[in-house]
Amino acid sequence: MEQVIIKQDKKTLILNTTLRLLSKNGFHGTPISMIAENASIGAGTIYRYFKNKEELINELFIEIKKRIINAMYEGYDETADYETRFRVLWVNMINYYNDNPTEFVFIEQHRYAPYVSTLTRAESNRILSPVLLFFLEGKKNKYIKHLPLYTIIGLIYGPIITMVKLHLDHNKNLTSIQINKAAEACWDAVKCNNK
Amino acid sequence: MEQVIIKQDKKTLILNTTLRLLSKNGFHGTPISMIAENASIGAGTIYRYFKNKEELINELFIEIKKRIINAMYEGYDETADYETRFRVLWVNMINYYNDNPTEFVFIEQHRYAPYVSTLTRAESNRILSPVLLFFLEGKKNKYIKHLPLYTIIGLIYGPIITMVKLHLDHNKNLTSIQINKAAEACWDAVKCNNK
DNA sequence: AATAAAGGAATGAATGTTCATTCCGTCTGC
DNA sequence: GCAGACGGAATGAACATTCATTCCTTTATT
Repeated sequence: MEQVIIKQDKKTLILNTTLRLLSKNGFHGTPISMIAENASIGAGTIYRYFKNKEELINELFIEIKKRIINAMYEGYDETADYETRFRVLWVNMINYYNDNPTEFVFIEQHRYAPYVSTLTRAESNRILSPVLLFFLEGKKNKYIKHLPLYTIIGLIYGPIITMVKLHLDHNKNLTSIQINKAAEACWDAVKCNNK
Repeated sequence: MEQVIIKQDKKTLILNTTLRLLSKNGFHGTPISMIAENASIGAGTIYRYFKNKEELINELFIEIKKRIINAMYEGYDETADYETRFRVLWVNMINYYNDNPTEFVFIEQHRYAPYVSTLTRAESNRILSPVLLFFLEGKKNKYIKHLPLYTIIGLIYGPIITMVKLHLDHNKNLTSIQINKAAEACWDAVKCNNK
């Protein structure tokens, strides 16, 4: 039993170290040896926990996707009206990215990377599905405009990505005032006018 | 004189081949040897035109940024009203990405890549500056909401990126109806209501 | 005009480096 | 004292880059 716990700890250590280094240096800028050194373990040890480098990344990818979705639903009240729920989700997500830049950079860097497997991408979509359902609900009930799903995602998710990227790149932090104003503008983009 | 022309042609050949391969395989998936083979030239030849692989990428990056900005201003009428000009720019840009997926993928893949130098990024900002001025003009004259510049860019540029990515990833093409509706929604996000 | 010499361009095999991964000797907890 | 965990040197593949050589175009010479 204790072994399992120790194992878990070491695995987590590897994952955390990998996340930190990958976000800074990218996939090919972080050799296994570097991960090992930074985690103060032997290079070979990593292969006790992960079949190879790709699998390590893929596992990390799924792990972080889960954390993001979790964070999004913090304080989410199913019974609230649509716009309120929208804003909770939107603000939670941008806050999470803003507060966890390593995870943001990692997810963005690897979303379309060739070594993120089809399997991982499928799993990642599965994790995302409650959010998609939320959009479909809004369309059906005419809370939001009648637009193709991808357009809606683009209008809502696109600004989050770009805003966080810009601020990261310029070493600035998003303030909650900025975030709330942006959430409002985003809502203006998708809200249904003829309701 | 003829030498110069031949030189240019070969350089262009290398750049085009590199773009095609990089978009498909990414930086580390396309060895110099592969570029050489696909361009039907010797590997060493590439080093006659570019100091090293990084410089090749950097030059390509700037070249493509220029093409994009050029495409944006196609049919742009300086005397038209603000919303009209906004829509021309927006639609031109998303159309360009939609029609030139290799260039889109390349730019997106490399925007934050570590081997894209600070210099390249500065140059790329310089190329972008007319667009920034356009936003400032809109803010000053209250055509668009009073929001921080990065928020505005996020609201306008973010959806373009995300929409194109989604459609590319699912092998679909954006229709002009979709594009125009999205442009409208985007305008709803940033337009000033109390004017 | 024909031929030769020069010089730049192109080549791709050779080199040296950088990794991912493996392997085996050592250590640890029971 | 042994079974599994660990470390890190060893291995070999992949790659960027170099450079001695060849090829081709231009220029000079007769």
